[in-house]
Amino acid sequence: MEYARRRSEGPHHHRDGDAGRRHRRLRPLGRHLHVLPHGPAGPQRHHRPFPLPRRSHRGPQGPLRLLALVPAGARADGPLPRLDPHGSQQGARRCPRPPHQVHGREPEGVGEPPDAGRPAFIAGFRRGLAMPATAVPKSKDFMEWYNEVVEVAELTDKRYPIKGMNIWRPYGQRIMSRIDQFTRAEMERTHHDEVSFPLMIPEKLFMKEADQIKGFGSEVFWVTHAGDNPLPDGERWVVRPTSECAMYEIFPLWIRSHGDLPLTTYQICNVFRYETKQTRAFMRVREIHFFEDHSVFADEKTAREHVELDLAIVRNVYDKLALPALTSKRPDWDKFPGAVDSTGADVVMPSGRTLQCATVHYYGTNFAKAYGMKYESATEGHQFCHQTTYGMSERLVGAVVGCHGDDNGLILPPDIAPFQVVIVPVLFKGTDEAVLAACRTVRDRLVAAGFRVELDERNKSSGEKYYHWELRGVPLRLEVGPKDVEKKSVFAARRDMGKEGKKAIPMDALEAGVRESLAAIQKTLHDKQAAFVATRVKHPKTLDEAKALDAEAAKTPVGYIFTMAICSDVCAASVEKGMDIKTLGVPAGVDKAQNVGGTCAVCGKHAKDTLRFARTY
RNA sequence: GGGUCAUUGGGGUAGUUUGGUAACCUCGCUGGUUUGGGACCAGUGGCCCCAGGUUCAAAUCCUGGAUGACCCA
Repeated sequence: MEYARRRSEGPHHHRDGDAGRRHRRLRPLGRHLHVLPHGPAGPQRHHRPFPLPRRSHRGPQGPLRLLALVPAGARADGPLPRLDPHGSQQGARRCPRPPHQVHGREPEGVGEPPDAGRPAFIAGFRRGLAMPATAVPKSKDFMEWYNEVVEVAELTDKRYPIKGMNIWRPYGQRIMSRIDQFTRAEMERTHHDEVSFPLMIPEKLFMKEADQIKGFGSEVFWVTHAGDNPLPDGERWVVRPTSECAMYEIFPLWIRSHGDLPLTTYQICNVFRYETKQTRAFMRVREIHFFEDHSVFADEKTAREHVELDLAIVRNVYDKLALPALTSKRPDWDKFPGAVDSTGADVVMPSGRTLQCATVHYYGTNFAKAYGMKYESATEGHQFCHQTTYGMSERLVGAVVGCHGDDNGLILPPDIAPFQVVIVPVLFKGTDEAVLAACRTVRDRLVAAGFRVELDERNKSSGEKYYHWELRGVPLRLEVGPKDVEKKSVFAARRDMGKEGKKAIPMDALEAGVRESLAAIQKTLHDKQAAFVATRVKHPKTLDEAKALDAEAAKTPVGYIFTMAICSDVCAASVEKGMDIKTLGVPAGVDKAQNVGGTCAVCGKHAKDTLRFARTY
């Protein structure tokens, strides 16, 4: 709390000595960070208690102009107070909505008047009736469900008082780290070197590549002050929205001859973009957990080969997440600023909107020319380098949560689940020692076999533990009670299935049984999502046909993605405008089969390419 | 970009119309009893988002601001 207050208040705003406000004593602050928006009356940052209300109005209008920041890092001087030191928000899940908004059947037995002040559904819950974990069913309102589930499953805390800058809670952080770990492994496998470049970019570097300024100019944060003083010589620094500018200033110092190429590097860092639109956990944020591969080549051929390699890695990552991706070569007007070609990997979310989680770009020599990145070739003197990048972000987490989850919470693909298996002991007086011993044996054997396992020894009823871990999406639950100990087996319940997913696994075949179940879950999740995508992609022959399909979909919560033969940018633009939809681009890579060509859906002329259209997040 | 609704123990809410003792559920902590699908008893925890104003008196009324969510472009 102290931290939040100090952050939001400059040294000139002290209220020390204000006797009427006894809780408001503040220590002087040597370091602070304040933000002033554009416009005539820059509002002061307000005081705010740390445990924040969940709702309020919009953020400051307009882009930020100034951001004063002391070099040594304001965060270092005070620990962030913990919102909930014990990390439980189950109460939020139990009665987040008035009873009439709880979906599904009403709990039985609510005919009798509920206790005063106690909602009927809690009375039902008290009797042990099955209740959904989320107040809003996913199928009814995806975004509402998503907003709820990311909080109650303890992935994120959205109450930090800057819009779009959320907390990674331990469980969410674990998921992100698993994804990063796999990405790192893929990068190592393909001989990329990890680097770490500075967060700040001098204005001069940022201005070198014109398209970058155009693309990001309105959404970058500027650092202008150190303490109370402007940076020397009127200098300003950009907080990186991506790292091209920082890296490409230095790469020329590393590259002299063709022997220095290819230079293949990547970094995992955070980047900052001032989003003015509605932010959504993981899907649209201002501080983005980011992965970026920046590689430099001697010629176009090797660079384009690297693009293909990167796209293969994207597919491997998506496979781990059990998410089939639509890869599309973006149209010219939607390329990354400064790119020659951009290919996006989009995930189809349950609403039918797509979420771009990864992109791979070929930059040609655009940046090389802006930053003087040349090498001396064996035969032809100095040449400009060809570059590629591959970017990916925390949106992957949003996609996993959104695509696989259900009304009981998350369902995590075993390959990235922080815990693949949870063991729940079923304890009774007298047999508890034997049961716990059996549980520990199961855990030790599975850990030795390389699984990520959690044994839940908390003093809670076993039923509560089931709900707890289902909400968090643990793929496989093993129940061990006295009967199982007697029968020398464990009872396994798959998260992706209902009652029919439960079966006993003999202790003799424990490791094999678990391995088999996890593999089946991974595959089921992938196939389910692939089947869903297949039902959402339509191939109308004409724009009218597309509009008719769209009108039909508008009556449901799920929209369509369209692929249509289109002859030109003009016709693509008329589709975008006429249907209020975005062009994803030409199906690429494994999706090329969808690229059928034919007669332009808008004007009837010959079209050699198919374009994919969708509403996007 | 425009609109709507919100902000009250850690979480979810009532109380605001009609100004006066902050209530309910849940969660956390302490102690005890329990445990095959959300256990129970007792004790305990509050800068009512912030700033100004009106008033003898503000969670409540007024003005401004911040922040969250939803809807429309």
